[in-house]
Amino acid sequence: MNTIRDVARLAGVSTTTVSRVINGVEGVSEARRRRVELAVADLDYVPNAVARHLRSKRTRTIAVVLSDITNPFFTTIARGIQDVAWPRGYAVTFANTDESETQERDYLRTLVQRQVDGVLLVPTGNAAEPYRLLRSQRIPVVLLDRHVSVRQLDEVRCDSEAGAYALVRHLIGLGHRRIAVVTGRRDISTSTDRVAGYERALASAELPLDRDLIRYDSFSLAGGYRMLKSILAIEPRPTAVLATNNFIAFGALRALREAGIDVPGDMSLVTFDDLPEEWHDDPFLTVLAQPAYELGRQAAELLFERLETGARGKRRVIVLPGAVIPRRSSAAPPNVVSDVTVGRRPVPA
Amino acid sequence: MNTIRDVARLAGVSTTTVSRVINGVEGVSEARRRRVELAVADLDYVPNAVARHLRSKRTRTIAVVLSDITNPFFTTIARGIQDVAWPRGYAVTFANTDESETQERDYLRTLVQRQVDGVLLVPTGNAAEPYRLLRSQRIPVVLLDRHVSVRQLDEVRCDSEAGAYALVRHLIGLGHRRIAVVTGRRDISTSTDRVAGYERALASAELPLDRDLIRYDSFSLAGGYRMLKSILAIEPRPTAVLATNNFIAFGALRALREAGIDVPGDMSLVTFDDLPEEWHDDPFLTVLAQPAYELGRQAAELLFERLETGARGKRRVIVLPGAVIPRRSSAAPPNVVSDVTVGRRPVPA
DNA sequence: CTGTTAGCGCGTTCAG
DNA sequence: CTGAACGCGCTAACAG
Repeated sequence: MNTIRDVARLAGVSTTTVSRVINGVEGVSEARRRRVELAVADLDYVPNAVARHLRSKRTRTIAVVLSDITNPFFTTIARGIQDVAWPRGYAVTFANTDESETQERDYLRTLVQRQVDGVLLVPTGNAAEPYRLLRSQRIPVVLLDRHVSVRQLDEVRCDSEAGAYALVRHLIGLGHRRIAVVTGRRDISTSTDRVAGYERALASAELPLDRDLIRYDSFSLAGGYRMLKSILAIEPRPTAVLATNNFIAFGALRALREAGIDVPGDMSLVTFDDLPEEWHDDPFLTVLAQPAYELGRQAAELLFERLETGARGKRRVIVLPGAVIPRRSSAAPPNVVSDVTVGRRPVPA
Repeated sequence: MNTIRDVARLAGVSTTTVSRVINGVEGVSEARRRRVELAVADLDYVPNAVARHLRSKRTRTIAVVLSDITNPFFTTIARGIQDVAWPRGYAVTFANTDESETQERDYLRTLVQRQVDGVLLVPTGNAAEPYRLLRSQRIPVVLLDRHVSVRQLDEVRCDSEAGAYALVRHLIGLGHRRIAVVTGRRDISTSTDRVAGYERALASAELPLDRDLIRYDSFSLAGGYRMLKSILAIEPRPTAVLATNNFIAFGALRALREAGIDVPGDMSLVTFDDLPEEWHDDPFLTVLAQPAYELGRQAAELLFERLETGARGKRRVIVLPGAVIPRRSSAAPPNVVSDVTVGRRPVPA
């Protein structure tokens, strides 16, 4: 509750001198410095950062706006960001959009009011409008994980197209020729990029493209479940499925189990996003592991670079590679399937 | 970049009137209100929250200090907190202590400087000192998950003692008589409380207490691994192990796998903390599931109650029950083990 | 090396 | 119903 004035009074100096001592500014005599330090200790003085921020026009706070902190992929990103920010004296504020553009806009507005120095954003949609405000306020933004139609912002993400390509090539290598893909909303870049990689992989093996095998829904457990249910009704049934994130994969797995489909006996399943090694003993899913921590770390580094150089410099896009980790959920297709549909295989009990 | 003054000028009114309009205060003529709103829109005016906070002495920001946001237990708590805070107009800042008391102290200090309105804290140690500062600044604190020797702060946590008791009773019910417990640091309440529950369960079944079967290390993968390694050297070997958190459990599992010990064939393993259902298809571990989201939610609610009533009212302690979820990692003990040691069982290849 | 002066942007008296 | 004046706590200019 004591202010800089109380300290000044007790130490018998001006507030300016106290300020200098506190901020380690050169040019204060040793004697006075000592007296100030004593007074600070005596009064249990704590500088008021809010007042400081008002003067300095910087809050030393960055904001992270993402879909859902509960998703380990984002959690790991969050950790990477914090590990960069705190040592530099920056606090980190988080907000969950749950993929709602309205939420996203509201949060961004609040964050502008709060004068955050920068924003790390996993964009929810593809619209340009949300960034207008940030731009007009000169608040640097780094897009994380996804990109948007606006091509002026810094981006840090994993190579979705190449990742999907690699996963599908993996399936093709195992002998699959009929592969489905289940993904999130159409207006999210990770959906479209991954579908693009999927299509390129099929083309590279001269496999036909069946639009019916491409399903868009949402990056959620429920979405994965719904899509798989409907995929199972397709004839001839695909022998493998590519899920484009971990939520979708687990929803898919649930649908498969309920339908009595054996993975990988009857159907292979591969997906984006690995769980941190701490969370699975004996992992099952073949995945494309994204370097989540590194994504967060580098996005934060990039943001701080902007903050320190006054946001100058041309746009930067950092794309990190993922890695296919083959595991038990993918195997050769059941040999019942041939080029010509013979009929539906009986579903095992 | 426009201030309230710019708006006032453009609207031809005083800053006071603008302030009133912005804050929805009664008593402004319809005409002027309209003019102000127009000016606000015209100038893209965004109120500066920092200046507001300086005046109002409230930042509408709460801080969460926890061990590691990467642990799904804490992630879920974090989500519960955010879901309460944001709708009330509060921003949430997170900091990871990694169980370091130094880190904890540093963070708390920063947070005080930043004038956060309240703190939700998963305490790292048992010392009273860290809270002195918060107390002297009249910043309300709610302890989360753990308690400390200071018995004046609000607490929200799961019933560790009862949880451990229930898990051990579960093992005893399966026929186990020699049960080990592997836990974290001795000065963290969740360690001691859970060991207490373990001891009570043994006593309730009139089983002997063997101090050698109680191991303290750290709530980490490495800790679990180390403890299990050393547990395996004990003779006669226990037939079941209680891990007191998820990190420890996975470390333990790893050690068991490396040693070629089958779970639950050779040894049963039960633990605190379940993974969110999204993260495991076909879960394996018998767990005591803690209501993590609810812990976060209620802790936040309690904190806001304090904030709104000016932190008055006597201390409150909320203890939520956990639930045993029996799964495949626990089963009857191998019948080779008897009261008298016959010799070590051969380790399966 | 040191202190005085003047705001940062806002909300809150208190007159009118 | 309206506005002038003041100050939240701090630091950047500017003198001395």
